[in-house]
Amino acid sequence: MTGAQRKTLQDIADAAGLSKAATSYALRGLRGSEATQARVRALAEELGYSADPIARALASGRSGNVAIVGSLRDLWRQGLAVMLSEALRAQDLSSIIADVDGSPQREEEVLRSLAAQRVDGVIALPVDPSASYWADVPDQTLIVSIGDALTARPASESVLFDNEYGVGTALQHLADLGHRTVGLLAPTLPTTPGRPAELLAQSLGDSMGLTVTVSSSPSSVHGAAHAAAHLLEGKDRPTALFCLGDSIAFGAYRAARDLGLSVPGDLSILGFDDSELASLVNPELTTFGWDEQAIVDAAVSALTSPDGTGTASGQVMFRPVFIARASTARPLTPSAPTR
Amino acid sequence: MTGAQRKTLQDIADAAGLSKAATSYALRGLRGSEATQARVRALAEELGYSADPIARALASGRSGNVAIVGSLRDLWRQGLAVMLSEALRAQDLSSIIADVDGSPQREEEVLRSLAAQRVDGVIALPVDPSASYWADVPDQTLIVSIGDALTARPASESVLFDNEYGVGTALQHLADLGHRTVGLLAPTLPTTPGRPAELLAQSLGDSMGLTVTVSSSPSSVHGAAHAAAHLLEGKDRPTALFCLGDSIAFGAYRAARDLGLSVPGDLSILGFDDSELASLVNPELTTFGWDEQAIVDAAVSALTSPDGTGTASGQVMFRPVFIARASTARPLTPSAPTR
DNA sequence: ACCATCAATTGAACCGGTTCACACCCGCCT
DNA sequence: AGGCGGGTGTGAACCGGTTCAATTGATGGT
Repeated sequence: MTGAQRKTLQDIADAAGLSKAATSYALRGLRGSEATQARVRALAEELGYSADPIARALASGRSGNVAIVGSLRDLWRQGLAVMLSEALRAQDLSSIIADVDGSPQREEEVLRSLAAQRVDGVIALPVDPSASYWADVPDQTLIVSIGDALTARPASESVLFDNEYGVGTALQHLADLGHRTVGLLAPTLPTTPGRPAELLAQSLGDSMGLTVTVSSSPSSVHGAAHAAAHLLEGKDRPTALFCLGDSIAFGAYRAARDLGLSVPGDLSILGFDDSELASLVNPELTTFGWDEQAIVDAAVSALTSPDGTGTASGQVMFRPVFIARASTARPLTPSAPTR
Repeated sequence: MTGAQRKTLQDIADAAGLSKAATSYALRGLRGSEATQARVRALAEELGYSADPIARALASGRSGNVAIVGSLRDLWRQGLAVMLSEALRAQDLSSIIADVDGSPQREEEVLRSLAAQRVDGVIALPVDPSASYWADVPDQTLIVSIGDALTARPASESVLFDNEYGVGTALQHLADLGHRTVGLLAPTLPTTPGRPAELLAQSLGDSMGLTVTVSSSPSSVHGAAHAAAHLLEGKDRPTALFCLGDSIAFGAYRAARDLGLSVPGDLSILGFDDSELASLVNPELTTFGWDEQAIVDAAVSALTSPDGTGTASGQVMFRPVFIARASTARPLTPSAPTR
């Protein structure tokens, strides 16, 4: 593609015998007669004109970048980030991806640096949704958070996960199978106060006659293997492990194998997120799936059509669907460890 | 962050008692006395000024976006994309991620649409490196390709994979173990003419007394399972499978399990890329690892410091390192299938 | 025939930087 | 003393759009 200067608005205006202003309006269909608009559009098409996004950004005050910020450690979120970025591209938006590696400090730092950058919006998978620094972004920057409905920042545009349903269903499933003590491995979120998901699990468990031991785990597979091993080596070894994330579940598989426990005979394992590998491990992982594309679309449309007709009140909730596979079963010995 | 208008260059100029021009030069250290520069910088710092990237972009002609284009289907490349985007962020660049889903048509289409967007550069993981459409991007847009050294576009800034070494080492490893017939599962690349990696594998195999059967596979785990099953069900079943990508290897595990073949007893499996899961599957996958961070850094620096002192001549080569784990072994029955 | 109304169109300012070409001052060389 | 050169600083143009306020012209009601 040599030479061939980029066409400017002025070129189109000249060709159409109109002023720059009229041309600009016509192209965007904001003013001018139908006939003029059509003519100008045709002309632009013919001359291969497309507005310079930068100039447009400067004049209109919106940059066309959105930041994807938050905890992007595990494979699931990584995939989500890529999907988000692609969906944004479809809207002619570019993205700035910033993994904060599970640290609220880094999250704050990134958010602060985003004020200097000029982003139109932020899609957050927050490490600490309750932190005050979320208020630090400039007023006109829209924030869409994606995350657990239990911990979400209340008055914000958000895409929520119905984890209450997920946790309830999971525990019910395990209770139905005859488990009595289950371990819950949740990803490390250093500061979230109250840890509602865990509290919920415990109270739900109680009502089903389940003893739920909560433990936190890094979401890397190896870290999770450690955390799981730790949980399994303690006294009162749980007969089932509910892992809030497939990566953690894979770590649990590893720990079980290392300890000579068979899955699901000695230990039932329940995952979350239905990663591509879930149906490949042996035994196939019972887990919860999401419609990731729908989640991504919801987040992007919340960003682009703020509070519009599409979304009811700025909040959409997604419910995970239970996918029964082969990693859960009746415990062989309901009360005591096998060996 | 209410009110508090963004500071403009004019504000700093006023505060410093200088003209806009002088201030601009001073801030970037291009002109003016040391003293003035220091004074202006201090002032900017104090007033919390940072240049508006958009205005800068318009004036300077560089947008600060780079596109990450290519085949981003598998987990490894997805991870790479996220890492690239983060590395770009560190240079104050934003990214546009476009997966072309293995299709050269989409690749061409994306590239064409990038001409309208205004990107400073493209980081490509090309589906078809030999296609002519790579020449279609505007002259001043720098392209950095990441990919197989065998198929790379010659005269381009690129980050290469020494797959010749990888393939050689892999085949040697299998030959040493006593395998005679090995299957090679390569990701589907519809149009790459010649398919050099496969040809290379066959000629290398020949020289080691190996019969190498090449077959292509989608890089999704499930697609790979099918492709592998197909290969294993034919006559002259190979005793080893070399999978060009861990995802494909996982598919092969699945196929082996479905066919009742034990790994590595009945079938040795060799992966590529050392994904996080490689050491988690059972048996642990023997594979090749990369220094992903180094690759990412090389790509980004090739983009930001074009042909500069850092890179020799615009080409950097990375060599995969062999990671022996447990998925390869001597074949139980060197010549005939077990059952 | 006359004025109000409204749509189409326009010139100019503006967004916030970068960069060009020129003015200026001071010191140094011949 | 006159001239030249290098380092500082400046006004203005420019990047390529958007948007405001004002102008023009046609329509319509009385």
